[in-house]
Amino acid sequence: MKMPNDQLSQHTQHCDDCPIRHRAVCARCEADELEALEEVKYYRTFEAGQTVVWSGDQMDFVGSVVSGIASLTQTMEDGRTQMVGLLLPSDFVGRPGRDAAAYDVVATTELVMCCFRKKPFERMMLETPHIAQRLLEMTLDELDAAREWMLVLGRKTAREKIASLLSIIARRDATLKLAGTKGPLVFDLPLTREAMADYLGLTLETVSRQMSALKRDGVIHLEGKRHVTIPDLGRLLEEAGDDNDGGLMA
Amino acid sequence: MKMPNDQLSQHTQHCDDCPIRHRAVCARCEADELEALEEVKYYRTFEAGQTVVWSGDQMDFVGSVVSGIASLTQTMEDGRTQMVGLLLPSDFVGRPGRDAAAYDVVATTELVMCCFRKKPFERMMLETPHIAQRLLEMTLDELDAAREWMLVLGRKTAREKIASLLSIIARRDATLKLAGTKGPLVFDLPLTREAMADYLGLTLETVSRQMSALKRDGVIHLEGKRHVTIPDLGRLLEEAGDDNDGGLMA
DNA sequence: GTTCGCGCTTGATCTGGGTCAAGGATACCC
DNA sequence: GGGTATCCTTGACCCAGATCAAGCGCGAAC
Repeated sequence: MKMPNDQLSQHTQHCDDCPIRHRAVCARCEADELEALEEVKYYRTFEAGQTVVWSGDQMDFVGSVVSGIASLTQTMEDGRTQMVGLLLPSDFVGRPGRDAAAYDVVATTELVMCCFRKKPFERMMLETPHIAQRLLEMTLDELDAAREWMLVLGRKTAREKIASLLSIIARRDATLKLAGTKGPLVFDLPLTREAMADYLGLTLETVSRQMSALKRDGVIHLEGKRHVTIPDLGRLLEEAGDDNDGGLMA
Repeated sequence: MKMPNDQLSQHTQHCDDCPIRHRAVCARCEADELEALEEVKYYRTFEAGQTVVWSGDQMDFVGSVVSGIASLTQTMEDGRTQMVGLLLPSDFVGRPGRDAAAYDVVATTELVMCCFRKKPFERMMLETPHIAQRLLEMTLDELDAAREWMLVLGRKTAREKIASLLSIIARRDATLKLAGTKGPLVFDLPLTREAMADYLGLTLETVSRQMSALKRDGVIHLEGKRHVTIPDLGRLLEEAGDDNDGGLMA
């Protein structure tokens, strides 16, 4: 558990250039509002495996994922852990109006975050309806995603759980790349088998077995342990048990 | 599935008198803002078992639970169902900016709701930061509760799940009654064994068995099937696997 | 009263996924 | 090259909770 590499970025890039600008909290902001945000903004980078904050710790910023993936995790005293959110680029981290983090936030891959100092951000939220409104919208989306995931955790079989996770990653990945929706989807799994298990309420052995089974049945192709090809997204969605939409994202 | 008894209430009571006024969406509203809400407000009552809206149906209002309990439920094509939220008095129903309901909303007990016509409510939200801010706060609370529940669904044993549910109901019930925190908690379960199972990702048989086990072990007392006494909340929380806080509410 | 129906309990048995344990495949470092 | 650490796979066995099935308790309708 090393903690270097977490210094403020020097080349304070401007919001306008930000790749996730139009999907993040500031999506609706006017030029002058962006300018104000600029004042309290800074970038931080984390390497894979680094912890951004521990549950219960003071958190003096909020922010958005710019690139990479972070996960929110809850742990019981006896060590059982459950991932409760997967934060992809443009997702928001932190809760205005609360000082302590409610979950462990961990960089699952190399991670770049755009942070805002919490106090001034909270003040801005009261004065800038655009921010509060956008944040409400994003929070409602996350709530839907969390509820979708409750169905996965409560009622789906191991195979369906894996298929659900793969389809979420595949789809989010596809929209990020703005790739044409046609043709096989290809991506690298950003999660270890253990992280997948933590997200799905399974053990890593079961994840491994079901991945092998989906591969054997031709639902996915695997090259190495992480490189995945989905020849037929419809088939995968069927396996996930929700023929239609495949779910939102946390 | 009968649908009567769902007419607009005649005695349009004023918000000031509303028992949940200070905890609901309008908690922060000034007198003039309340007055404006008054214009688009109406009450609806539902009897136990009635469906408020079906998933996918048009929903032309948003609102708050005034009394009784409603549940949000998701169903898979093959009939597996998962309750994804339990709405208690003051909780908000509906999503501004979306027309179709995302879940089945069902009155679990007799239910009174304070509804606002959606279109004007959405307009007010843009003009009245107090409403958007309060709604954001409530949505963040619900998101926390949903994530808390993901841990329950993903990692807890049947016994822990039951204990978790009972402690949530007990605590929410206690705060509603403003009862002193000391002494045994007493309440009537507002859910059938089947509804409990749907919330916990279990079968009703398992729920029944674990209720019997908790009774046998003196963690709870049962009088009839629904009347519950918690002699020692600390003990119950221990059984739930979270010694400290027992969780938030959806 | 009797009968019906619904919500619940309890027992017997089955099974999906957990647990324990033994390797295999890469990648990195010396 | 060999050593070793990390991540993953696969097998053998077990158990918590699902499934199948029978019956109880109690209120409502007659």
